Amino acid sequence: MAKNIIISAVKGTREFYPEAMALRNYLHQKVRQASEAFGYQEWDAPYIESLELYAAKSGEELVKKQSFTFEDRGGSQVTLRPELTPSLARMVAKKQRQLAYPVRWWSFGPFWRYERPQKGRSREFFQWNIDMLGPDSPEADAELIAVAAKFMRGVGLAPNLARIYVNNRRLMDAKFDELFISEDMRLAVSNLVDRRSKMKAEAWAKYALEMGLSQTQLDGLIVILENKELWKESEDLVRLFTALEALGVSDYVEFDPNIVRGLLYYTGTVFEAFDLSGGVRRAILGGGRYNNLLADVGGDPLSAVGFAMGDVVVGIVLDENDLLPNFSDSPAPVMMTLFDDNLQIESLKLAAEVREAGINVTMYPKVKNLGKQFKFADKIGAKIALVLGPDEVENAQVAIKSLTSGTQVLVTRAQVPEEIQKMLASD
RNA sequence: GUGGCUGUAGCUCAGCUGGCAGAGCACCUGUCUGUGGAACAGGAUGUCGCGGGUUCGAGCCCCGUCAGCCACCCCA
Repeated sequence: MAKNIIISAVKGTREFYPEAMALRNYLHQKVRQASEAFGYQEWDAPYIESLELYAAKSGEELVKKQSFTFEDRGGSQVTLRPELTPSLARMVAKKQRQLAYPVRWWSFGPFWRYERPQKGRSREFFQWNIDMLGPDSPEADAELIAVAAKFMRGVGLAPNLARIYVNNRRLMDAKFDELFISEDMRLAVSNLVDRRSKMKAEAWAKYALEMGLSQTQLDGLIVILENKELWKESEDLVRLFTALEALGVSDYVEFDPNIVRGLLYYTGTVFEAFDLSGGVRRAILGGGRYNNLLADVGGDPLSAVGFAMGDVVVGIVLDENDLLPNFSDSPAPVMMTLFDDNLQIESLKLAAEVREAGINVTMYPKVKNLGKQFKFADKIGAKIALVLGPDEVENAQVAIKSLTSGTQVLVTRAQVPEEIQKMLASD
């Protein structure tokens, strides 16, 4: 028993026990596969940035209230990165004339936000970011959505389980203009739209009127938000859906005028993926087109489209849909038992031989009755146990026991690796 | 940052209007010293999140604090 006081982990941080670490690596691998399938290159930025970097465009909430900011020993205000896009903008701006366009980059790494932790949200999280810089076309937007769909398919999230909802900011702005919703009201109205799914219809309507919309404007807004055919009025969206069809992912994508996204910097296409089973109300991933960011950080104007996905929500969604592989198994499918002290050296040698053949082997550390050793092997998720006892030695054999079927075979030492492979394959 | 719920054995939790801290699972030992997942018998386990207060007496009541969860806010 731990009589000493365990100093607790910093609130909202993540402790990756092996199983959680395996999930993290699994996500990283699936993210890599989806990204590389479309030719994107992996990159990364500093984990600590100066606070100023985020002041330009990240939104006041994120910078002032949700960043881990502190003063370093030299007196500078630094922050643990809360998002990647500003770093991307800077790094691209610095080499803007040297890069080959389109730039296709992806990244998977840690981020920090000083928020109140709850389900699906921690203060430390891993995020997949993927962006294309250069082209400004619906087809480029479609490619990013196709990457997202590729990932979803890759982890087993079929279209009946999760969906990507798409909208276009310019379309919405045009519609807002038709309702005579003024420029300075747009952000508030966007927020209003964003909240619609979370509130009851009456409360939402009341809220809308309170913030200054007229009844006519509200009625018009509802008509817009209910109109699933509205995309046909946008040439960009028509081209987008045509491209998505060609890319073979249209079963994942739906138009939804309610998707607007909170971030300021989106200028065109916006999209968010949601779990349809509804266990988590949070978006699995979200992104869109942001054509002004580079100019905003001091580079030459450059179009961009991209999205981000946090590891926490997708982990929950995959878990709830029973889509996660078993991460608890030992990396070694084989455990070498230890029969008695006299056979210690010979057992080590046998284990080494099997490893030499390319099979991972873990070793039981001390002599104990075989029942206990099998029980341990089973518990760590090994599939096979090797037994080298006096009888086996006498006959120059090794007993190979399958822990899944319980069957056991006796083979010569030279045959051991081959027999193990056979047993693992039939499993 | 605002409001609410929770914190008891390794895990899940029970514990009445304050009166000796419990169950199930897991674990350990044995039946079974060359064969695990079953059964049976036995066994160990707690600063009752932490600090203070009220009381003869606090797991229970009060205050503070930390952590987790939920709804806001915001967003991955």
